[in-house]
Formats: sequence, structure tokens, C-alpha cells
Amino acid sequence: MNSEEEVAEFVKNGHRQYLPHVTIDPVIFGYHNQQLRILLLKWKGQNGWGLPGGFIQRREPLSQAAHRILQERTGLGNLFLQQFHVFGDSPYRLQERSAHEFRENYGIAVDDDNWLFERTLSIGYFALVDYSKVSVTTDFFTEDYQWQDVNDIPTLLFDHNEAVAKALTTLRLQIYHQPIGFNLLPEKFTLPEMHTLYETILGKVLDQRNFAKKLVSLGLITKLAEQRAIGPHRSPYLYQFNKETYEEALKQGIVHTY
Amino acid sequence: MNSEEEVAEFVKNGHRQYLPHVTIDPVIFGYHNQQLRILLLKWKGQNGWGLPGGFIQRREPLSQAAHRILQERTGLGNLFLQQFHVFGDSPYRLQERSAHEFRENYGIAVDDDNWLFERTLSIGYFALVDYSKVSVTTDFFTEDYQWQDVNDIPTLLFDHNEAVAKALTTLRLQIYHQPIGFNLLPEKFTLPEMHTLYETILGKVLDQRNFAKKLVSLGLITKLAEQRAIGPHRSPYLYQFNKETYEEALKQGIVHTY
DNA sequence: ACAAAAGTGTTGTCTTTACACCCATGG
DNA sequence: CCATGGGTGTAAAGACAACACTTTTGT
Repeated sequence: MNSEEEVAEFVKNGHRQYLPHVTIDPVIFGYHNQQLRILLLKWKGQNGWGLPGGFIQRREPLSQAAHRILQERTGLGNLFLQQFHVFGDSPYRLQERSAHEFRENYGIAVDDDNWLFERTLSIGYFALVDYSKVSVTTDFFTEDYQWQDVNDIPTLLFDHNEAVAKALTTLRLQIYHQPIGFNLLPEKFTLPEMHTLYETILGKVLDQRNFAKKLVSLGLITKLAEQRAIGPHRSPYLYQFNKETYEEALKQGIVHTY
Repeated sequence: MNSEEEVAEFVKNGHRQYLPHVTIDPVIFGYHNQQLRILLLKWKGQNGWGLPGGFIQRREPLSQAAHRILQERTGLGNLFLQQFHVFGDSPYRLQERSAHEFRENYGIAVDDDNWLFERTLSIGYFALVDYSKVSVTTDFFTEDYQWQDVNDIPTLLFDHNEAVAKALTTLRLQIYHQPIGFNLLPEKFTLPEMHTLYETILGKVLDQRNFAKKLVSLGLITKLAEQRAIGPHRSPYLYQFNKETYEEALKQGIVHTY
């Protein structure tokens, strides 16, 4: 949705195509330079940053809508994507929004009772993506994007700080029970990369040897013959994660402490 | 909502009071006679059983709506209640509903484009209640209720079997990490009761001595001076659960295996 | 040769599991 | 006094935590 005509049509008739009162607002996690980051968009006119978001089409399955919204924004399909909470309690989620503000921000004519401004609940999804594969698309409503370290999130628009905080808590809890960290790395990775990733996510130091032992003993990773050159240092081996064991572990739940 | 006038008003103007497109459908777990049971309602006209449900008021916080719906149905406030999933994928959740059927079932005049029949997403909550304290209220749409063993759930209306299955999976997983079983028992309980409860929920045998040791070592229960008379057998001691430790454990997450 | 990062085993401690007999109660 | 269920401890096995030196690489 980029041209002003498309947007005007969306504003006027979007309620025929989309379900009002509900949005999907994904928290997209990526990992880069030893930082866990989330994708933020700069909303035009609002002069502030927030999460991506989108509506559900009238006849579209919910999870398909979530995937579509992520696909449109990151170019990626088939990624790790999971519902984590419905937000409908904060003051922002109780109000109608202001049509007046919208007119000012985007210069588009709109009635006060337009569907866009009714109260919406937000279905929070979080996604784990391979940072290096993402190419972000902006649209009419968003003029810029950035990947922001989760330890350094500014005040966001709407109730999005709450969503980010909850997504992060969920991720940290879940990573103790399911080996989902893999989704943040490329297909081939080194043990030290994985190790640092987990330390970054959990925000604490993990014993190098015990960490490796655990992953190997769980059968989650397979050592490859290849090594990676990393400058004037010993070359680490590359690993792949083991899809079958992973699927099993996802279902069963693991108890690990790393 | 009991009289036909109230219902007619709800059908006609409910969309002014309630958010369309979203319902809350709670799975209410109780424990009785060594069975884990859920509360099912018989929907009038539909000739089948389903979960309770309700709409969210336009300006009502989401979690408050969930509590209100449970309060209306069970008479209980302040119970353990937790979001677990939003359902919006199954064929039933993609369709509009049939106004024709509604007219036949309830004998109430309604237009085909009435708000009630648009596609709705269902926000699944599950509740853990003290069975002995519940008094169920039926209304115009529901003519009967029953507590049904979770191992013996019939085919339910709509997509409610899916919701029950997911609620049960969530409960079983969660009970490994948070000591939520307490919510299903009265304030004072015996160790054997707790033990059987956990065996029932998890569907497997748990070592009697190890189970007790674990609960005590976690500091979750406190032995009382009282005992309970249980017929021609040794009288078991009563226990209380320890609210502070419990709250802490809820937040932190526990790893226990029982 | 040096600096920087990777790789690799062992031991003590704690947690978990497996297991059986005596005790209390009411009829 | 008998039938039924409640209460209680110990030992072996397994999991976890703590810990440091050698190897590899590029410059």
C-alpha cells in the first residue's frame, strides 16, 4: 500500500476487506552484532517508532494473516512465528482513535466514524528471523525502519512497549523449554555463535563447555566437516541443527538449563 | 440475559454495546471425584454441547470481560484465569454464521446481515476453579449444563473441541512449570488429594513419597495441625498452600518433574 | 612469535528416581 | 481384629556446575 489512491481506498472501504476491531502486531526478533534486536517502523506523521502491524482479511485464516503481514514487511515466508498474547487492557486499547489526528498526519479525508478509528484489540505474534535474510519494505504509513537492540528500546507509540516487553519475556521463558534459538541464526553456524546468542537472549553468562555438551547430548546439532575462517584465530567448526530432533523437542518440551 | 425482550434487544443493538468479531470462550476446569472436568453448556436449539462464551463490552478491558463472563456463569470472582490462544483458523472461524438457523433455533426475528453472524475470532481463556464453590447459571441461549470428564468429551459445537484440546495441552505443560494445581482444590486439602489431582491432570502415576517431598522442599505447602476424617482409615493431615511461595513460583517459573 | 579465540574432560555436588514397611482409623 | 489408605527414609543413578590448559590461525 504505497500510493495515496490505494490508501484512500483502504481508509474508505477497508472494512469490507478486513475485519475491524482486531490487528496483528508482530514483534520481529533478529540477531546481529551480538545484539538481539527488534524491527521498529517510523510511522509517518506520528513522529515516533512502533511495531509493524496489519489487519486480517475477512476470510483469511488468522495464522495466514500473520504470515502474510510478515511476508509483506520482511520478504520472508516460512519463518518461526508464534502468538503470545492478546492486548486489550491498556488505556490505549480501550479508546477509539482520533480521526482528527489522522487527517493531520496523513492529509487524507476521513469521517470521524470511520472504521479505522474504532477500538482495536491487538493479537501479538513474535517472529524469529535470520537477520541477514530480511529486506524491509516500508509503505505509505511508514517512512523509515530500524533494528533496535532490545536493551535500548525507546518509548514506542500506542501500547507497543508493553507488547515488546511481553514478547521478550515469553521468548526468554520459552527458550528454556524449546530450542527455538536456531531460528535466529543462518543454517550453518558455529558453536561460539550459538553460545553468544543464548547469552545475549538470556542476559547471563553460560559456561562454554557445559553449553556445548548439552546441545550435543540433546542431539540438536550436527557437526559439519567445514570450518569458518575468522581472521587470526583458530577456525571454529560449522554446525547444522537437527530438524527431526528439533521438531520433537518443540512438541515434547525440553527441560534445559544450559 | 433471560427474557425474550432482553435477547431481542441484544440481537438488535448488541453491536452498540459489544465489540463484534471477537468472543471470549472460557474452558472452565474443575476437579471432582478424581476426575478433571470441564463445564459444558447445552445450547438451546443447537441440540449439542459447547463452551460458555460471551462478548467484550465496547469500553471494557479484555481481562475484565473474561472475568465478568466467568462471574456471570459460575458465580465466582477472583479465580485463576488465563489467556491461552486466539482461534481464527478453523473453517468455522472463517465463515459468517447463518441467520436462518438462528431464527429457527430461537424464534427471534433477525436480518441476514445482523452483527451476530459475522465472522468472529475466539479468544480462549482457561479457568481453574474450586468445583465445590461453583453454581452455574444458564440463560436464554442455554438450557442445561454438565461437568464432563476431560477424557470423555463428546463432539462439541463450533470449533470447541479444538479449544478444549489446546486448553488441556496448555494446562498440562504449564503445570510442570507453575504450581497452578492448587486452584482446583479447596483452601485446605490433604496430600493424597493433591497427589491424585496431579496424577489425574498429567495422566500418569507419580511416586507418592517423591511428590510430597518435592512440594515440601519447594515450600509450596504448609502442614496444618488438623486432620481429616476419611472413614475407617488413617486420617490424613490437612495442608494449606503457601501464597507467597506460590506467587514467586508463578513469576519465576519452576522446573519440576514431580 | 604473538595475540586472540576455539576446543576439550574431570570431579564434586545436587537432584532425581526407585523402592516397602509400619501406622492409624472405623466398623 | 481386619481392611484400607496414610505416612515416612535411604541408597543408587543421573544431571548439573565448576573449573584451565592446549590448539589453531593470520599477521
